Amino acid sequence: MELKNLQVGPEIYGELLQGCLNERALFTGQQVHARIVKNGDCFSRNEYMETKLVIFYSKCDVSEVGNRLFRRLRVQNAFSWAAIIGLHCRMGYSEEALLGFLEMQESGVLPDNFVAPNALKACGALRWIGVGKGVHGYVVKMGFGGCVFVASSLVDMYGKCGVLEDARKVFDAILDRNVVAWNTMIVSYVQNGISEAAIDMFYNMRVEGIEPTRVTVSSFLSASANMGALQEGKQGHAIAVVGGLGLDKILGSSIINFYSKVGLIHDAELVFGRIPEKDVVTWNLLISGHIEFGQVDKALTMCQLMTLDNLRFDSVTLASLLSASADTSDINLGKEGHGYCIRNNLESDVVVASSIVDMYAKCERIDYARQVFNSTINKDIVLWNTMLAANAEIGESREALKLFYQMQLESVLPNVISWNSVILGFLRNGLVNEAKDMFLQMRSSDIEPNVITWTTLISGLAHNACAYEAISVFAQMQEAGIKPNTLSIVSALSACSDVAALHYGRAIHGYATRHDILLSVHITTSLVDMYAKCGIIDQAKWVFDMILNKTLPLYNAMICAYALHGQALEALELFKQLEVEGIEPDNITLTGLLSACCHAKLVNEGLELFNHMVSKLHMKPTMEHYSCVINLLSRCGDFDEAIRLILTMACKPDAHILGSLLAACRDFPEIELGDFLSEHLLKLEPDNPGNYVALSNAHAASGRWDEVSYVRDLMKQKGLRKVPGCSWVQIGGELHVFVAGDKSHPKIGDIYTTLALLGTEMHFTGYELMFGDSEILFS
DNA sequence: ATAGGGTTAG
Repeated sequence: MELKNLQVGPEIYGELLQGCLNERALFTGQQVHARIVKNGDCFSRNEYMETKLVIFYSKCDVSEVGNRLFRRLRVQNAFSWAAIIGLHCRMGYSEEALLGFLEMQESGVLPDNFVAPNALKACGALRWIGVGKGVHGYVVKMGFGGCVFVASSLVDMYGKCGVLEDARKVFDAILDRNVVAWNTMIVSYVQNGISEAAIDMFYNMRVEGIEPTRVTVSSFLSASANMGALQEGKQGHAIAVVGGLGLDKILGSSIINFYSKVGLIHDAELVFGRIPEKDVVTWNLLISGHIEFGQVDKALTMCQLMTLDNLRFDSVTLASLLSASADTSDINLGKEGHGYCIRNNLESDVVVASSIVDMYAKCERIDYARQVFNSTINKDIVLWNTMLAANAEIGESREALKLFYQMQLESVLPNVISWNSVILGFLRNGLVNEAKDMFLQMRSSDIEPNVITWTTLISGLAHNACAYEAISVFAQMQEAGIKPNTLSIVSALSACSDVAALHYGRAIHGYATRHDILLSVHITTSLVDMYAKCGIIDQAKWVFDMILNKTLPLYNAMICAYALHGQALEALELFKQLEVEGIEPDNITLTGLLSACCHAKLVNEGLELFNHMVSKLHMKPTMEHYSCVINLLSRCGDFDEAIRLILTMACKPDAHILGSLLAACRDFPEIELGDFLSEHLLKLEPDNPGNYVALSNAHAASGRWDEVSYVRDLMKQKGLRKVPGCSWVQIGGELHVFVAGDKSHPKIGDIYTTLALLGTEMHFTGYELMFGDSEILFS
């Protein structure tokens, strides 16, 4: 064939250019461009060719050339405008894209349904909902509303701007919904955290017979991962396999993300191995999966393998590694990560900065945390909250409050986490009134307290001996329509235990049962504890028996319950059962058993147990264990043996142990030994109100009332006060209730009511203890 | 026109 005689016109070059464009063959296209110029003005200086060249360079993302050619155009038509606006969009210059869209209209070129999607994309990227609505109006006026491309872009724009209602309205109005339209709607729901709706959409789409694409499945998997929806996600994976959708890195990453979020790390690893081309995101997902699963070593190995694959760590890799260092308080790993960030300029990333601050704070180096915080230029809400939480955690409430005001001065509005941290800071510092005041301020602000706010308050009140307030706040939470979670129930129950508020405890038990709140191990353990401390050991046992798969904490709770009731034989029986089930006891088990023996004065059993645990089970006795055994020995009057045991201890005996001896001196009475111990006790812990109570109880028992008032004055001088509350113990067939505080006090009064409800007959033993405390004896 | 990963509160 004689090619050279053929007349080759400009339109052929246009076709060639189009071919290069389709293949994104920049180099070949440039050669075609050269030939066009060579062939002279007839070829190069016409609207068609010039436009084609702008489109070619724009599509190949050669901004500079594309823009220059565009500016030199004599006629800027809808096609070249579309190309240049699209280029701005892809380059991330959204403002320029929108400016171009406006300029296009001003110069009298009407935007068509090919430009509109780009303008909408720019609006979405900028979250400029106002301009987006303007474009929406224009599009409808021009009659492009029916175009599925334009409509999908509208859905996307509304989705990116967070206006899901409008996105859905546009979507519902599309007559011929193709898979992209469906995908866009699903993605909008996922990106706005409305996973249920996304999953719903996915099923509707399948009902309409639309075949899912990789985009569909990976979005569906994101939704499943966010919800922890095991069955749904597995189905998604299956659909991808059955549908023959190739496993590219994005779909693969979505699957890995899903499996690691639901804890199936092994499946995540399997999928990882089958992804042909992995990128840093793929690796990061598996690394964070291992970290989530507590396998930091495996994560570190993956990091090494990743570098062998010639991939570099990015800010996400480091954020994961740093959060692992924080969780394990591994400051060496954390410092290594921090160093890597400095060397690779990753510390300017706020997420990384937050991780570093959090890591140092959790490694108890708040000074380093502060330094990194101060040197971060663009502080976002999470970074402020990280620093705030670090101070709150250690009870630095002043500093937390300062940060709370400072962030507002720097125009970062506090969110619910900020408020919660300030409240926590006060509670950790024992400043109950300040915490309550902050909570009231919060309720009158436009930030709604959430379940964590309420839980923080309830648990903080309970920890600060404000049991009744804790219980009342628990009720208020329900009135506010917030469903209690495990921790709030556990805290409320522990408050009930503290003041033996049985009828509230029963109410909470009933509430949890009625509202079908999963009776978790934590809750059942707390219920056992609550019933025991309220004196209903049978009910405690009933709850205990109800649970089929008993865990160590549950056994411990029941053993401690028996200990409290002086039922040492039952406690020892449970210990046997524990051994039969092959559950290893821990320090709490031993403490419970020893204190049971102590209350029942079972000296031989107690000592035998202690020796068994230390020599056979190789447990290292704690101060509490020594305390129990010494208490047991002193109660039985074996002071010599008690002191011998104290001498074998590796560490110095604490105030508790001396207190036990002192209390025993009261009963026997050993006045000289008691005086000797008192002196030591006050030197050891001069600020512990418990010591003064023990001391004055001892004096009262030996009838030395002037000494009692001396101790009382000493306590007043030091500004120590006793916390209202109640504790009791059953000794032999008698129930001894120790009530701290005035019995006319409403809180204390309620304890009497509670005890009355138990149907127990009450009468006073006859003598008053210090500070108006009364010991009541029940039979 | 649509898709994947990381940080803060009990």
